[in-house]
Amino acid sequence: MSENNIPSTNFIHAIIEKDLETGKHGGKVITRFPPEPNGYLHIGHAKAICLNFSTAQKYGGKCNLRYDDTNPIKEDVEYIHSIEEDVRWLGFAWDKRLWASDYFDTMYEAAVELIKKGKAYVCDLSADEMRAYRGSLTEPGKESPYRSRTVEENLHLFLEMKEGKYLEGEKVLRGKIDMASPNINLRDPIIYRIAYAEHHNTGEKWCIYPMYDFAHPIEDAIEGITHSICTLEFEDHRPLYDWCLREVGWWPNPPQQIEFARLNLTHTVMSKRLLKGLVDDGLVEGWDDPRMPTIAGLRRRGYTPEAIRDFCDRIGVAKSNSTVDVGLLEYCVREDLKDRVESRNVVENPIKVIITNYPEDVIEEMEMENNRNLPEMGSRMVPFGREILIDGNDFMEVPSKGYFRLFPGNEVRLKGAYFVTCTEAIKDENDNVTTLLCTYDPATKSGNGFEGRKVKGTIHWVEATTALPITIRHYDYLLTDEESGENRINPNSMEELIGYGEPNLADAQPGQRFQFFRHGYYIADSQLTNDNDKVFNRIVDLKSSFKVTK
RNA sequence: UGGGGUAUAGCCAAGUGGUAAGGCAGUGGAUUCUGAUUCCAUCACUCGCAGGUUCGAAUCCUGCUACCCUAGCCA
Repeated sequence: MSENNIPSTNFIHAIIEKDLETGKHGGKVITRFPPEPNGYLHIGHAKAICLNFSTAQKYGGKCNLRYDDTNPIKEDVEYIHSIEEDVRWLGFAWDKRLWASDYFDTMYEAAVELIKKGKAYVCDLSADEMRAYRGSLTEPGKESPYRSRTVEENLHLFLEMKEGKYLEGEKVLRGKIDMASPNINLRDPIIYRIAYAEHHNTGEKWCIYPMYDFAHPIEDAIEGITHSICTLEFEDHRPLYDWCLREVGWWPNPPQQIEFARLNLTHTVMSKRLLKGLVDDGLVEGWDDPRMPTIAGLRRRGYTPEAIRDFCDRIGVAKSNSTVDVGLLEYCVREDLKDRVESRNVVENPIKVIITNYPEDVIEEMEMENNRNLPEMGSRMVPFGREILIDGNDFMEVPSKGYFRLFPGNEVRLKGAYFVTCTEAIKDENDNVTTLLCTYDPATKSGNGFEGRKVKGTIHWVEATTALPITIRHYDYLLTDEESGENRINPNSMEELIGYGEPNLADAQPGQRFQFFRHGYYIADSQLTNDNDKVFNRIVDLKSSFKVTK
């Protein structure tokens, strides 16, 4: 499971290993990933997915994919396609699609069981009244006047609720626990509410739906989940989770809820509400916009599932709230991509270079290695001629200290070609450098073993007459500030610029990744690329760029 | 103001009474036809704070502090 040498272990593994030793769950490990189908998955979900699926794998168990569809008003099957695509893309598989709603019958029977045991009652308080009766953080609640209804009356009323005899909000079923509990979740929590809504799975069969706190432990128990892993905010709900299973009493080996800290990343937001806002307000192209921290966005951005799994492995699992530096995510994708993509020459902000002593009307084919570190990836031929384009960043008219690329009088290697020396910089009326005049040394042709002299800089280039114009999209972070918030959305989070690439880039397939020489890693956009317009999305920069002052 | 959690380097994170793992970031250096990669070195006398117990404490005890969650008929 681990893609690196880091021993991937955490406090949850420790709990499981102890349970395995004591035989608590009969040596079984069954986990689950239970999304509510109400939005796209993001990198935070990836942490939960990796945790649940790989923990199950690690101990020879299994992980269920189950939709927590207990609230028909909020959910939409529209999302299940993207959820499953994303989980599958991350590299995980599940037996079959499970729905919490498939257990509605059992849940109903479990509620009846509670009523029979005197542990649940039908309450007629309105939502406002109930809030008032609940008390506050510091004050105990008051018992509902309906709390003392008889079992027979509750059974009858609950049946009528189910039969649709009451309006939404008119009645609810509540657990009878303790209105004075310091844990507000235990102050007679609502277990079933009335909702006249069409459910995607059960249609109009039900007009009462179980609440999460009641439904979830039962879903887990029915599936034989051994370890129910969820996020920290459910810590206070655990006593209720345990109460439900204990009081219903049908499962001798109830699952154990374990909480961990959800993922936060610098420079972005994980809140579904905020992400949806970006989509709805048109600030991004959609849920799969490459700037989005969604799985779909990261995929389109060019991230690999391997990189994301590696990331989830490296960040660890603990209980302290933390914000992981997005630099670690970037490291993971660089680490994965460096050994699997080919390099291509691409220049941005091009400057034309005329090699004055190179013959006109001659195009040479230069052999370029596809991956400097992996000779087995072979090489390709790239045209070279008298006029070439170099990257705007590779020339400085007045070099700063430590700059060793091109400047007047300096000699550099053109990657895969010759040494050239800049003899003159030609400027336009605005004092901008437009063309460089250089001379080349035929003796220095790449690959001929020239050792006469060394040069400190190597720059890339594309031959001017055959250069392929391309569109390069550079992405910045979603947030300019590390503290997340609505007003910090970076308005300049995408920069689109014209670049020129070597001609064979015309064959780039959508989704194909490259390292653009010196620029970082890019992917041919699967949605925007067509024969006439190649668009490449920046996945991530090279680790460090040149620092002007050293 | 009740209850529940969490505090170990710039960011994550191991560690459960025997003298602070690892990763990212950073720094210095070597190699380099990518200022990438690779390699080597370096990076917490101290674990939120203050006391205490102990031969010995990040780990145990006491008292503080900070931050997070919690008063949906959401999940």
